[in-house]
Amino acid sequence: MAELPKAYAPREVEDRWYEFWESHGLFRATANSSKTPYTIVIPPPNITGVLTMGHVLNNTIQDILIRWKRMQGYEACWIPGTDHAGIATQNVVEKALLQEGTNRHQLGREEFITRVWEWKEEYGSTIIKQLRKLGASCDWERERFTMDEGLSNAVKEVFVRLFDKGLIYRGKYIVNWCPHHRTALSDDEVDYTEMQGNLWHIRYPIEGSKNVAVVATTRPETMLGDTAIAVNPHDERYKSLIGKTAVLPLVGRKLPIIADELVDMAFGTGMVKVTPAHDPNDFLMGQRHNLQQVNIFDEEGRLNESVPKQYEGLDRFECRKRIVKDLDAQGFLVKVEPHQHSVGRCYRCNTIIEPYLSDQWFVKMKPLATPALRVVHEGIVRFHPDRWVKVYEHWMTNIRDWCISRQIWWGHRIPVYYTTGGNYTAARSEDDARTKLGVGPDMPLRQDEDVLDTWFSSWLWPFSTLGWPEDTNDLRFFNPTNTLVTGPDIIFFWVARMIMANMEFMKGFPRADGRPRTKSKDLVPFRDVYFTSIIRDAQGRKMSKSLGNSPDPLDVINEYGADALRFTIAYLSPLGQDVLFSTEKCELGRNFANKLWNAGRFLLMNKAELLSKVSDQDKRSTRESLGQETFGRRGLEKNLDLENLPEEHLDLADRWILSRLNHAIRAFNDALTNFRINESTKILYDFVWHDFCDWYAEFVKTRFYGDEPSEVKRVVVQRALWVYDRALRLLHPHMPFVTEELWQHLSERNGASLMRAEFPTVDERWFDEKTEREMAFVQNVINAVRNIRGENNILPSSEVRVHVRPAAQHRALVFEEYAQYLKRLARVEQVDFISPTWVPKLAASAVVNGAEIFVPLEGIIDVSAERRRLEKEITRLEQLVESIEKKLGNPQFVERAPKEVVQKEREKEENVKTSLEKLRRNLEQLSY
RNA sequence: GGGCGAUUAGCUCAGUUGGUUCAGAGCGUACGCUUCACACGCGUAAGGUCGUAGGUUCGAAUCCUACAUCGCCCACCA
Repeated sequence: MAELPKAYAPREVEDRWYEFWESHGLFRATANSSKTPYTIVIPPPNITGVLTMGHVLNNTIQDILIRWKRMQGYEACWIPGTDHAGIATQNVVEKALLQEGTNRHQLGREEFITRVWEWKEEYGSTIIKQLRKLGASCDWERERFTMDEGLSNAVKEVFVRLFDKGLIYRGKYIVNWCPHHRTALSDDEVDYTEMQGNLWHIRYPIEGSKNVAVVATTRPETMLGDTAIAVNPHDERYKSLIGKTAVLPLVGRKLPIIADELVDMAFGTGMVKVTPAHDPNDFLMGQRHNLQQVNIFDEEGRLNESVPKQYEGLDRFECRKRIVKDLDAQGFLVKVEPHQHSVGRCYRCNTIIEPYLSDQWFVKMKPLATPALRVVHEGIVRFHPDRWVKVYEHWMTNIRDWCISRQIWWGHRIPVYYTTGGNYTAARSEDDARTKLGVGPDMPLRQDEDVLDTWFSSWLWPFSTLGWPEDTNDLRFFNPTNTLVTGPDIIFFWVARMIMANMEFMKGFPRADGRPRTKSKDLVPFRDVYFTSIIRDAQGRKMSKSLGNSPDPLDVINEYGADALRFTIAYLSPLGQDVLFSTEKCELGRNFANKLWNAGRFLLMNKAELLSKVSDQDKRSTRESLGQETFGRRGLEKNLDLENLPEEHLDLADRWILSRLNHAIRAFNDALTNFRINESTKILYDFVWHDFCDWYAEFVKTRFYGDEPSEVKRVVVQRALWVYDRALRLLHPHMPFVTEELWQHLSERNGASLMRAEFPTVDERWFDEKTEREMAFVQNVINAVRNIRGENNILPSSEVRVHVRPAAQHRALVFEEYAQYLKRLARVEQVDFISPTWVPKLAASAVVNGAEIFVPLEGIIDVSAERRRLEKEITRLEQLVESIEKKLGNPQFVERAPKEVVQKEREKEENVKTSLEKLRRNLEQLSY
């Protein structure tokens, strides 16, 4: 066995093990195994994406869960894949085309699509490769893409089914229009930003009246599309005007003055211009009052032919200036007020969106939402943290129809076919469409030009990736999946819609046992949804490209190691809170990996030393004290097997670490079961660092370097290795690389991997309260001596003597048993017992659980430092006594608090008082 | 306008049902250590009236109410 380097070097380890795992098929999951399935579908990253810290967090959590369950014996399946990301991808490729001096219109649709596919082949798997660096144990043979053949079929199938059911319809609606992309956007794809704008007050003459109507608007150019003026029906100021006719300045169109509840009397003048083609509210009023809809823009936001000649062809913002100027010149402009309002922008290109009237496809959401609302309400799908349930319920009960058509080229083309006569239907193929439309092969059919919203393929992800609409074993076995890990920002885009889709389309589909699915728990796409934190920088700002505050995870991995990054990010992310991340924080994970590494190195050195001794003895051909069955190196190797915990020669430290280990296992499983990821990391950190390294390893040293027989030493090392082996297993989901590397060094594994080793289970036998109490006492004694040493500036290299006076309840034996520990851990050369009355002079002292400890200071230090230390401790205890006496002096407390609490308080009082007396006496002695 | 979250040591945060010598950890700081795994380390220490004001209770960092500050989500914004 090669000797381990002094510090853990992740770069030399990580890729090697990842290749090992992958080439040995350890990520693979199979349907219909005898195991219980545990499935996670990855939130498919965009093919345009590169790995961000957000992905790191998200995928680390998924990997922790999947590795944990895999080791626990589940058929753990993590399905990876990517999303075609319609608008985003089209953007990227169009930019590339611009560089080449061409554009998509010159190329034509077919050629453009070819170019996007080429781009996808070259760059589309960047993020997938990066996930491997992180250690993600996805089943790569299952990798899917939202536009691959199978998923495209699923999309078509879903569209046709919804269409045939009457849940997909086509209609003229006001949509959010991006003039740059020339496409409609769903409400969720619009970002609102506060902007300083103006409120222009415009005067509209009224026919047959000297009165005028003054309206206020933030978008004066839209007046060209006005077809009415509206006031609130309860507005006394304007009641007389209702039914009259106003004249539209600059255009001359006659506008009826109507009354509608939508008008807010308090805003502006209380009179509103109505532009049904260019404002969502006006559109509604237009429908109620049968108003004309005048569309004044073209697809790029320029004024079209329906406006007066002088404005035609102008850009919308250019036109705004002209209109304001002209109104002013002709005396129609009353005033201009600065006005702060929020403006919708395209989430991709930041262009100000224009409410625009156009033909679009919609999904009726209400029927789909009802069951999906119920399963979350009833807890069949659970959210973590559960406060998102409220947000979900609010959105789902007020759900609006989903605009699914996009006027771009990259995406799933809408499977609707039109005859020349204007009949149409949705169909799986053109032939299918002819049948449904009842037309022969002579009739030319035209397919709809639009493509579907990207989310129309991703909402099918939990079942389309498993083969739907085909009836596959995979689909029967792995759906419903178990846990979804995603950001709360896509709860509506994605999470809600997946619940709706899975429930709708998996209805009646066979379960693993072949029976049709009817119950909610078989129909939901997943049972638990974990909403991850948002990663921010150290100043609390969102990570973003433009701020340049987002570290490249690959750089971080290169510098600190993947395990360090994984552990740190998991450590920092409490459920439901934001994470403030900075690269330097990875020192936490790196240091911890190194600590773990060195603990292993230490044990392996002990093991090697044992082995070398055996070799010596071999030469002498003796069986000396190595145990009956151990002859030579091979025998010892075999005897150091880590499968079975050796239970002979157990001392306090052994019983203690086994108790701690089992507590850690239980707490760890508990934490992960409840999605308290950061708590799970703290449990591991504390167990490994503070229990195992700080204490147990030191206890092992006392026995290993002490004068125990070889046989005992062997057992001590073997047991320590066994405990360490369990720690590696516990840590593997969080830190797969370093644990695998170490685990392989512990013993000959013959091709086995820690990835598939059994996860530790709790063994109740080892829970041992008494041992933990006794060990706490030993630790306190050691701490007390260390404290005296530290406060009195005693050099670590110089050993001290210690006098001990056990309290009445202590067995003196306890001290004799643990004297060796005290000697090593507090650097004490000799421990001796003193009579009940003798108080050493010039000695530092402490009282631990009633036992008195004296460290003679003669010749070592001045007394004043020790006096200060004692006085401080005395003050602390005095305050404690005071608060206890106050409590016990309160008759209400004694009467009403539970008896145990009162009893404990009394005991505490007594103990503290005795300690105080002793300390005071010791202080007095010191003063002589 | 409606809803949600946060506020604990200089910084970043734990603290699960109210009660164990409960006010904790990591980082940072100070002091001392190259002690036979680890200086990416070891030991010791300093540092907080748990945002404010009330309330419930024998007892509140923890439960309730109001307020303040910061942040997020939804709706509206002519």
